[in-house]
Amino acid sequence: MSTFQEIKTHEITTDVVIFTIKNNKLQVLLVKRANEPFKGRWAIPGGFIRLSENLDAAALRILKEKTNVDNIYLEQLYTFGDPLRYPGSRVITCAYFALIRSDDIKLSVDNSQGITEVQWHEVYNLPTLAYDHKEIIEYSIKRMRERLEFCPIAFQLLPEKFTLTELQKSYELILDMKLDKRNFRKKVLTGAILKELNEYTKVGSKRPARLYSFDNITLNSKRGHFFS
Amino acid sequence: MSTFQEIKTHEITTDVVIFTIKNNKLQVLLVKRANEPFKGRWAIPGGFIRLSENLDAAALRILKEKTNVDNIYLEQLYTFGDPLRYPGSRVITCAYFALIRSDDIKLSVDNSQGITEVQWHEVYNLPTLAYDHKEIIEYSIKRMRERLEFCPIAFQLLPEKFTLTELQKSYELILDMKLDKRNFRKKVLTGAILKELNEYTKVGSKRPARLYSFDNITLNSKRGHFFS
DNA sequence: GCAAAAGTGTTCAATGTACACCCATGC
DNA sequence: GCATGGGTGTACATTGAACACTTTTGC
Repeated sequence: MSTFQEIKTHEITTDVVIFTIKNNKLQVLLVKRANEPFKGRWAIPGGFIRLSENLDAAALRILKEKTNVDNIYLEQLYTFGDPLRYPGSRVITCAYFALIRSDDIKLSVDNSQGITEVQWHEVYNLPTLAYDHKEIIEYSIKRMRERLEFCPIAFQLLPEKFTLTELQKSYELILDMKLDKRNFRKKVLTGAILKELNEYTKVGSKRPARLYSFDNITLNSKRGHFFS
Repeated sequence: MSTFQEIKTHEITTDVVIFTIKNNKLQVLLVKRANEPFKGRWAIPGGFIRLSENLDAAALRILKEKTNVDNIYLEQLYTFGDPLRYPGSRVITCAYFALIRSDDIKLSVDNSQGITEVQWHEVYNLPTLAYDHKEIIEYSIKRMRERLEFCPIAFQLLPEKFTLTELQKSYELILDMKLDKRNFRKKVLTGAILKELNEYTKVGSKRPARLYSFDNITLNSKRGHFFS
């Protein structure tokens, strides 16, 4: 083991900032650390990259371990490698961010090395975080906002069928600002990525709203443009 | 050493795609490998990240070793980590790209482990490259073009004082397309990043052109906007 | 005086922004 | 019938794109 200590240079991990919309808030998944350093602090879920998996696969695995979700939007964010970011050793982390739908997710703490809790936290009201994870989350919010200007990733936060008001709300939560209803609808409808359904919300106590879904065919043909 | 082989998981390097404009072409710096794998092939300059340096510093060091230049535009590009990208071991690379001025650069081969040559190559006419370096260069061209739409990074390729025609030419080389002279000038001049000098080119055999420089004060105040 | 590059404005189309009222439903 | 959120269109400003001629210099 001392041989290892002497020879090793770095460790490399992946941390995944997982966003969802829940209770009408933009939330991020955090895990509570069981051990030092930062025992008891909340952190972004992460883990070591296995020899046989590429970086995307490692991020997906971590996502799946915590949420049991796949088929989501996942994007490499940035690699953080300050020598002092990780007390006691040199750990470089390749950070990802993911957007998932909040319906039918059960968080799992099992199988988790050194984690006592897994929980959603409001993005705009975070606890003190371990390591440089605050910086990583801030950077991922910034990136998510940039993406939103050009591509419809907010869909990834919504259930399969959604109203335009719900879609607008998700944009507003991410951008943290109010948008104009008519301009918003004009923009997303001219984008030709929405499929208008002949279904309506089965009412609360007001006028039913038309449901839309994500047009996968159009989306895939535009993927090079939107997601590359 | 066998202990090392058994325990180690990954190695992490930085590769730096260094662009310049030289002979009226967009060029990229490549090194020729002396050893297997890919002996004799051209590759992007790179190297292992030292324990005490952060990622930007490692990229800067590699840049300086090859070109003896600092004070340049340098941006983290993407981290490439396919398990098969590096024959025989698992090497993850955090790629950067840099833009440098081509004047007063002498390339250095000395101090170079495993390198027999260092040379500029035309971006649009590259030799076969080692590893996944072709992919990395393509990705960096794409990123550089994206940046160019919003911020004036092409300055970084030019000498301190330059004409608008030279600036336009650098945009055209990066974007690989012709631009309209009047529209181009309108755009860069309204940007308020150029300082108009009372100096002119000391003529070849035509009308002298006004020189401009990069307005560092304005630039720094806009850095958050342009470069963050 | 002519070749060669520098310099200069206007028109049009498209896009983004501001803004207010009627509609369908549940109670 | 009224409260609640759903749905709709127009006018204006800003931005990007197309486009051609005059000016200054060296020879």
